[in-house]
Amino acid sequence: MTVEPTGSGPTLSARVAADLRTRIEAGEWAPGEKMPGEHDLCAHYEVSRATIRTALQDLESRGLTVTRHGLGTLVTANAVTGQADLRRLESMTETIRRHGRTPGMQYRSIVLRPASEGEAGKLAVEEGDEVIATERALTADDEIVAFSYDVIPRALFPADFDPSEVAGSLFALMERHGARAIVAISELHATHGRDIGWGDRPNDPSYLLLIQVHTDVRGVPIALASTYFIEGRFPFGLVRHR
Amino acid sequence: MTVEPTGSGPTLSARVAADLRTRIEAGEWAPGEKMPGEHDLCAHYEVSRATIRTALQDLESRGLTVTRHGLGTLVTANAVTGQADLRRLESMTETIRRHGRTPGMQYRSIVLRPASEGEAGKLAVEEGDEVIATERALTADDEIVAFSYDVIPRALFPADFDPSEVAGSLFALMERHGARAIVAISELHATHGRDIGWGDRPNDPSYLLLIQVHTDVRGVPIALASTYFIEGRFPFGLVRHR
DNA sequence: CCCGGTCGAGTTGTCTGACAAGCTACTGGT
DNA sequence: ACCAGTAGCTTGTCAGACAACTCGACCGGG
Repeated sequence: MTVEPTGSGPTLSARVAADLRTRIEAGEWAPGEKMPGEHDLCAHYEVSRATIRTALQDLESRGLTVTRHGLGTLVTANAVTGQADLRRLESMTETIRRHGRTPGMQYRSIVLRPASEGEAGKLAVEEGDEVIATERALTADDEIVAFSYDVIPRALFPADFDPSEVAGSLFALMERHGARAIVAISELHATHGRDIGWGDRPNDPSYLLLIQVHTDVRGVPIALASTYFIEGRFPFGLVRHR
Repeated sequence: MTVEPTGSGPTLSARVAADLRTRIEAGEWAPGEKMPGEHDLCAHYEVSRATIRTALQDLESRGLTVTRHGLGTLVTANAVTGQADLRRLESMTETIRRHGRTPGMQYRSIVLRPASEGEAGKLAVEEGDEVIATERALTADDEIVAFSYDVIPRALFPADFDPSEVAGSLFALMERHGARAIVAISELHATHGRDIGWGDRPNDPSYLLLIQVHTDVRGVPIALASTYFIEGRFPFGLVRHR
């Protein structure tokens, strides 16, 4: 069985890795079980060993497998399907959809205002420069799962840009204007209180607060996102490994 | 400049990756800057291109670099030194020490008791089988930063094992008895309340709760750890990337 | 002068074949 | 029954080659 016809998008090894991932998550090998050797995988996918090794390193970097010299590669975990993987940067809507629920988004406010001192520092703009600030609620199956406060430099958009056009995923919006988020330097906090968020939420809720500075491939900050996840409404999974 | 004389421990590519990591964290290349090409790195470290590529994939899997076909590999971030990296599994004492503080540990209780139903399920033992349960406080510079409730199957240790001998890192203890934790399937939660932990702590603190099932290389569960990190006393950093 | 396409140098992705090094299980001896 | 040695499998590393991709320089036409 070969992989998809060579659409020029993702690399060959990435496609092989994706296929192996789905096979692992489907339970084709139980945790602790040994996967076929690299030579067999070469024959199966009709690619060279270099490509297979690249794919296997991808799996290992996600904590799904462990490969040992002289032994082989063992599957370690396959039970994290659908959970939000904190290591991978993807839009929240995507994560929710992968979790089998229907994502939604409610914009509470979109304003154009000068950047505060803290924001200016993190976004590498001058204090007082204009930024677009949004307040949103993320929903899954119409239940609010998180509140998000995002700040984007106004300079990223053309002069005739109308903030009221903002809707849906900010990721997609920024990408349409040529700003693609590659990495996010993130901090994780726990907090609680009734003064966070709005609308439908528990009485005295706890929140998982994820503060992220999204940056360009050049290291240029393009967004500052503070997302409050309501405890219990959104599962955070993670495979940690050596 | 070559890497360390070939001590048979870590692989060659791992040692190259470690050296490159320290160079990145030292700021030898700024975020957005291009690293030397693979060919140059080969010459520098006197290894083959396959080894360099393996090392570079390690860097990319940690979110430190991005390598693009036809372009090169760009450094994306170097400012996360010292923070606890949620993706990597390492003992807490190690993390604290890397953070430049002095780790400590206060055992509050060590008991031998039958496993509860939930514990039995997660640890893959029979309900009622004996487990070793510990309550500990982790300190950094004599300040409590986390409370940890850990459960280990009694069967992992020899018959003459004395629970009162337990001290210091549980990682190290288990490793002495041939049980080496390779991965941890983890969940992340936020919680708060005065009924968590003991001793010195804020009045109404928030906690980052990390629930981990540590497993063997064979997928056999060897420990169940619930760690409550006191908000504000321990920085959690993370580089997320595509 | 400006704009667009072409070309080439430099880079990573993939291929091939080979050997070194590590682990496991079996074998044959004691 | 026990132990040492070994054969066979596995991954790690090496070498050299070509394909595919990106970016900037160059050049011709408007």
